[in-house]
Amino acid sequence: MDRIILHIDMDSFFASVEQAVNPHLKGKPVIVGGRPDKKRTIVCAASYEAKQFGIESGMPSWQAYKLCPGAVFIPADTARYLSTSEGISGLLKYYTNKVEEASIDEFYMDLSNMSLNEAIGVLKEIKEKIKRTFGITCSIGIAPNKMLSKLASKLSKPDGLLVIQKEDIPFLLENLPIEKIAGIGPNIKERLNNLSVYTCGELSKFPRDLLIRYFGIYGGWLYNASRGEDSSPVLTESSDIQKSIGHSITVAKDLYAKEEISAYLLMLSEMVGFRLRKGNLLARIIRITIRYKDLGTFSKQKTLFNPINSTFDIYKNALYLFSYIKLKAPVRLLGVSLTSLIKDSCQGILFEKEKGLTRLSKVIDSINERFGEFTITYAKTLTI
DNA sequence: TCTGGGGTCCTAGGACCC
DNA sequence: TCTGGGGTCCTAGGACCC
Repeated sequence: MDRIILHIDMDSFFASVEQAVNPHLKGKPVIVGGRPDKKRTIVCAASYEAKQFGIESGMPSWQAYKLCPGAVFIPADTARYLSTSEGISGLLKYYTNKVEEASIDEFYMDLSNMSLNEAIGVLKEIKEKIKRTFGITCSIGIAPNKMLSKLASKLSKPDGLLVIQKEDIPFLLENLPIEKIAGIGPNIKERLNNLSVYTCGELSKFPRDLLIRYFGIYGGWLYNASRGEDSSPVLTESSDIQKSIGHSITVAKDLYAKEEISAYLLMLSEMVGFRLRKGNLLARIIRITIRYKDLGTFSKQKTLFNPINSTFDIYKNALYLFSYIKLKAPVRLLGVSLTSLIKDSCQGILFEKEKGLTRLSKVIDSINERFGEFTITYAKTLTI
């Protein structure tokens, strides 16, 4: 039996939320993200009014300012977007428990237990409720699988609704540019273009084994995608442990001195450690990432004998990894990321000031100079 | 004055074990 | 005297998504 899958995608989510909360922003070009006077910041989200000036998310802020000097620049309010997202998720779960939170502003729903007409009725209701409750619009795609429902919501933006039925698929895909399919990025697009493949129709004429030879197991996925086939289920369980936690920072001014880099590594270690401890998690693999001025990026990682989550342990290992790196150029980005996460079997977490940190006082002082007051909430996990 | 930050997943080569 | 092959883990890098 054919499935009925919905993809619900908020329109310019961050910017729409800001416009809903601050009515004086309605109808104005709003840009959420870095201020144009701050170096190395980018546009996180642009309202539809801003998009008309050619502004897109990911664009450097100074460039957005050039395109539309009258735009209102607003710093991102992540907590507000998260709570709105949770509210929307709750609203969707009123209809079914088969709801997947694909990202902060995207959801899948499986309504296969309904008729198509019933499902269309539900999604009209959802659009209406989201508008009434949160003051924002969304686009909804409805199709026999996740891939096509996502394509449908994208094609219907903004504030749209598009139904793709089984019989529409061949006609729809025949002349569809391959990059419209989520999962085909700039790199794959270029490689396919080099094979004279520009549309899904052209891609579907490629033999499966040839695609696999060119693209590995990804080739199998491409083969199915070009035919509009996707059997992946709507994932409802959010009980899975997160795979990794990391923080990175692009510094406004390139770093040269090891002392400065150490200061940033401590700050990043604390940010990551705090989240690990909050989630009651321990990590087995630590990785640091460095990006040079010329954007060349590399990383160094280490698997630990004992899993860790304290700021001190994270910082110690980050420094250890860093000690193996011969800096070749000024550094513009630093990152600390922890993977291979496991649940901390010990429920009690003891927050304490660690003696070892007093030895780091010089580094902490330099952080405070740079970032203002910075508190280390060092936590040591109790082992039983 | 170029190009953020949070993630997930995949690959390829080498080490090591049996 | 020559040197297999499967399986798993580790590391580094890269593609893609929002």
